[in-house]
Amino acid sequence: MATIYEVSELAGVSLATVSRVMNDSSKVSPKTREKVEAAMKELGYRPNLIAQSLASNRSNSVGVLVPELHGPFFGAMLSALEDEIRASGRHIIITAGHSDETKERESIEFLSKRRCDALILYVYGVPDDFLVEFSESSVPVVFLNRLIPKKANQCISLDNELGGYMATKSLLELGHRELAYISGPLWKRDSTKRLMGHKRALGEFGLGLNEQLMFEGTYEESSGRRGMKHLLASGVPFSALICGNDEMAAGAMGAARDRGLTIPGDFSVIGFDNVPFTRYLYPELSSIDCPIEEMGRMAARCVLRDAYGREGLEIKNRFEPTLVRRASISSIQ
Amino acid sequence: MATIYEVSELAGVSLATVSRVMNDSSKVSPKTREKVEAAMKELGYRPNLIAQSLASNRSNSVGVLVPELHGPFFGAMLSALEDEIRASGRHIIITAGHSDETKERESIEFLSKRRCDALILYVYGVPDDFLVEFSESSVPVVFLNRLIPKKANQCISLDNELGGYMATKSLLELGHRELAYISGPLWKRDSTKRLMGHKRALGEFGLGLNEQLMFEGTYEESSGRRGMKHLLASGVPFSALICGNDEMAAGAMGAARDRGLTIPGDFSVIGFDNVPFTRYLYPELSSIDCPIEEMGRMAARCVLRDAYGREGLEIKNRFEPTLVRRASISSIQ
DNA sequence: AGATAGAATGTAACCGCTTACATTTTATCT
DNA sequence: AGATAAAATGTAAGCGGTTACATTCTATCT
Repeated sequence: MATIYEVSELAGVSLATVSRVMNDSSKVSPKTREKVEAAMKELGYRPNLIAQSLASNRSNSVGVLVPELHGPFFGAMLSALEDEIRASGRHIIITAGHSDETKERESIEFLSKRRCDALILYVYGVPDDFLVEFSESSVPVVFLNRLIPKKANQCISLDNELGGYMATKSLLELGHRELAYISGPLWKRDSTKRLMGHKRALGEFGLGLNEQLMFEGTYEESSGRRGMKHLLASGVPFSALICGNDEMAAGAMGAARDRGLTIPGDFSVIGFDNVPFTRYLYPELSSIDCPIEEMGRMAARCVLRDAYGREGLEIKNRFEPTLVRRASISSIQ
Repeated sequence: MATIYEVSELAGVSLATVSRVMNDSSKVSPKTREKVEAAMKELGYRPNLIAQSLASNRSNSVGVLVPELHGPFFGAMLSALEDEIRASGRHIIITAGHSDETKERESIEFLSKRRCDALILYVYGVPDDFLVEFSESSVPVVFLNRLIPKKANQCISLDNELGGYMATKSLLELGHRELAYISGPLWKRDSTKRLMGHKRALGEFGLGLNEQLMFEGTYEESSGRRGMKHLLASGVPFSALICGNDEMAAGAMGAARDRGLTIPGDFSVIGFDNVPFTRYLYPELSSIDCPIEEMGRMAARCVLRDAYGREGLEIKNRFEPTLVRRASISSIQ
């Protein structure tokens, strides 16, 4: 690979001039620029961005830590995020933390060594105080889907409580009173918040949570299946089911169908996240939509503002879910 | 951030010794190592991997170019790939080429400037000769889901033709003779190969492709819907439908249901890729399974062998699909 | 022609770390 | 105690590019 030294020799100019041609077009005469560019072309010169990063103390990379690379949720967010960062001439370095505290800490350490210009963290395992302390360093940090009060303007989050409230209220307004609930893992705060919203809506209708109609799942399809079986085995009747995410809803629907039950004939179902496959299910699944692409985009904008000094960007920190009604819910019979 | 100079001063040793402690444990006495490690700890030293990369002429990063970051297919592959690379102490730099030649070329250029130790390319737009030439450079390249004859041992590919053959033959063996086919975009060679397998299976039963029962889609759900409508509008009867991927199959199923048709009652359906949501559909979709996680893992191993000199790795270059039978196909009535 | 100011270009020291070769220390043998 | 070899450590020159400050060139004015 040709280096800047070879380009400077061939063009008959100094290293600094070659560097200026590459980075700053204002202080180079057109004639000199032509000579340099011709030399670059002849040599097939490709700048070494590693050297550039070291010399300029800027890596032009953004570290992104997400829970998983697979699954229907994170891909869309990463895609939107990557597009925005890439459009600004930078790239992202992605790593997965698997929602595990130790792995998340390793990942953060890893990205830190990598001297990313900024970090976007979507983490569950590590506590707030660690994150607050970490974000006091000189590297800008953006927290995705997490609200840390002391760092509110570095957080891009969804009002999960409102989503749980909306899901529940929509069913209550359709006349349902016996509501079953399959939550995500309750150590994850988005699960807890969604459940809180559920309880708030129940409260508004003078109802309380029936523990027998409640099952804690893992956000995976199989736990939705297990939840359905658990709920049916309880013998307590319910006319609607709220699931903490769509994958569990799909599992629950499958388990119900295995028992000869129909949706929404026997009971209505509503999921959470509105991932693409909600449209493919039969009946099509109603769901609480999270604007995850928009949130990813917004995280990218935070980074452009904080690490790269971009001005005039409108940044929204708090997102609200919306209810997407499909065929899986109906009025109570 | 503390540097190696500060550590060396505090520990009272040379830079080289600090570097040796970090990288090579064999030529440092235990006493000296302790001193250095204590100094590192006191200073909260984190090595700058950018400087390390420049000095060692090795970035410990692998560039990965995929068509998309979103969608059910690529996430699982990326996840498996990242796990394997990460386990070896390296990381991946991911970028999306959107199956567009220009964007793919930009991405390859970008990753090249980044001085990744190796590249894993999952590309559709750029031609073989460009890829062959590019792979002659000193940077090892692995091609995912693409078979380039001159570079066979750098390719990790799936026998798409066999997948198309298997999908079709399974239906023929169930007695179906009028088969409809919704292909992916035919400029993509995996679509073309799948169609070729379809034709081969038809041929074995003395049948030919009925152009009226053929629709070229885009691999997206909406094109599956359009394809279904097109096929039904043709008025030519068919007892089974083969789709070039699962998303189109889901769309086709939805469109059929909109017309009051049932699956497999009115016709059987089989998809391709066996993505997770195939299990959530009703009826559950039969599909041709691609071991994409295994392929991603294998690409990672190719890189470990070619770029990092790992020996003794068993590497498989050619993968075969398998048929996953579910409720969406049945014998002809 | 000479003076002045701004534009353009060059020089040299880094950036944080690696590593080949040189030097010192240590352990062992006689 | 002296010699020898291996282990341990140090020195110095990069790696490819950036940039502050110095120098040269160019354009304009008198």
